[in-house]
Amino acid sequence: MTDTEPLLLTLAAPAFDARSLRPIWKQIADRLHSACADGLLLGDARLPGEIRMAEIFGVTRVTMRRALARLQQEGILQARKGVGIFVRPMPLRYRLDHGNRFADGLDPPAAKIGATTLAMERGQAEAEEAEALHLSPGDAVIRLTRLRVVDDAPVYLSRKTFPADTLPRFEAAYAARSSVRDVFEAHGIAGYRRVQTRVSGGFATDAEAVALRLSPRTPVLRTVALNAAPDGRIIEYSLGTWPLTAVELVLTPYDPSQTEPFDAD
Amino acid sequence: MTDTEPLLLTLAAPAFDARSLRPIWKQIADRLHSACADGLLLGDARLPGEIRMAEIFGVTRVTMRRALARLQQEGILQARKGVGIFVRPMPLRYRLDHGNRFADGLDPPAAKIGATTLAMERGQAEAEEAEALHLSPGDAVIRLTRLRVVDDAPVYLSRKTFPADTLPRFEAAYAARSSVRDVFEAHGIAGYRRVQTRVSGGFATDAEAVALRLSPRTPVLRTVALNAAPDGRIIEYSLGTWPLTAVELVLTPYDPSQTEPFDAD
DNA sequence: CAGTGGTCTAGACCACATG
DNA sequence: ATGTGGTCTAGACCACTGG
Repeated sequence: MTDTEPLLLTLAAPAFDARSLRPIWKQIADRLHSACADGLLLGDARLPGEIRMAEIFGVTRVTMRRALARLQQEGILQARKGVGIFVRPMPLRYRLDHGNRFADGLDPPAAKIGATTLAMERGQAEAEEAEALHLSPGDAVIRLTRLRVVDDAPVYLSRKTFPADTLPRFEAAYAARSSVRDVFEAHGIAGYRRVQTRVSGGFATDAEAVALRLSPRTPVLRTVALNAAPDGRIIEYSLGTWPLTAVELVLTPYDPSQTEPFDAD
Repeated sequence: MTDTEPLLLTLAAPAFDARSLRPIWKQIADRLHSACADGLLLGDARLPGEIRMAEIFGVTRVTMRRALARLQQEGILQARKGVGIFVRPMPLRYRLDHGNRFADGLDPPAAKIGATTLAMERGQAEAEEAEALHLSPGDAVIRLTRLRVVDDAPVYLSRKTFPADTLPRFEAAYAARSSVRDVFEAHGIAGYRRVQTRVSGGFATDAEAVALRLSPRTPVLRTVALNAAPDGRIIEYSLGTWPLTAVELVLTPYDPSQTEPFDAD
């Protein structure tokens, strides 16, 4: 972990334009933003404390905080109370072909892709889940919460719901490789397809913020995906949350010739 | 324009929880948020000045501003320098079937839908436009900038690019009803279809903020749409910007049986 | 001109995480 | 115990908009 203070000193060196042209806090934010974009500040780097940074940039702590707040809102920095302020590892924006296997859809291809299973539980279908899966409220379902990490940056939090009676051996089939596709195949389902994708925007809940390492109420992208088995039965209802600028979702009309099964992401 | 001060006084009446439980500025923001959501504060209502509101809620102007800033970031309020703070008319989140005619895709159906043509010009294709339209950079194109307003709230800013040689009588055909679909039909193109939709998130540029009546750098949803004529030629490249929480885009795989032409939105 | 929102400062207290 | 980020105040000056 290299010391970021020397770099910040160089960033603060050029005098700021007279105030009222562009607010100082925006100018500070701009310089920090550029430094991150140019790779001068790498992911997970720790910045000096707010008071120190205020000194470096020659402003009050309040003003410094405004700049930092803006960068947190944009998902570039992330403050942790009692710990410090860190550069959030931000992959360039990946283009993701939604409806393909997660890894294959990434453009450019990422060096490291990881998936963490945060929770797996059986429960009863809520109203929305029931409607999406064509079940009755209260029917048995399996819920899976996972986090996708690309190049050290958490980029995708998903909560998937499956009909329990269709996939009785879910846990066992999933355990081996943490793959939803394996589960489907273990139950004789291959070649399932995306039936619908919905995209909306919102603000991260506390839980989402923690998982994605964002500040609370940071803007996010939300996806709702419905996957169906070849016979048309909906077998997966998936809610996804993405940091706003992490991805560009590409949605191409379904081409019957392309029946390649995909990983349920 | 009713006076909003009495309502705010009732909102401020209940004492705030001891600080450090939940920050006062968040509590204030919560109450204002609820008031808007519950319809107590209607669109375009003007709030009292910051100093007055600070009095009403019993806090400093700085604290009051934090609450207001949050609500602006979420697109609920909109401050205009030298004028005042206004409630942004926020339609409920509309579900929009992207790839249909704008009006038909809205769910629930809106009472009032309007479209304003902000700019129409001929120019030379930029690199991105050229690639999307299968042209060479510098080829003649027509650009159209429009704003969609639903129930008094601006919800969709679009910049569309068309190949000029394919649509020589663009201006004349568009003039009558401000309809892109008319233009296509006037050139013998009917039944065009959505080839690709891309969705990403970002922060409003100054121009976008003005058009959509948002504060600068408010989070937004961005769409890129490619429409093709029946023969497969790409005839429209469309960039769209939406307030983050204004819509939910629904993307269903292309169904060949549904060849209904749609309005190019 | 008066009123409005936008920016900035100086100083204080608190809650949290770490050693 | 220390240092960190989070919150709040009091007071000031500026720039924009409108009548």
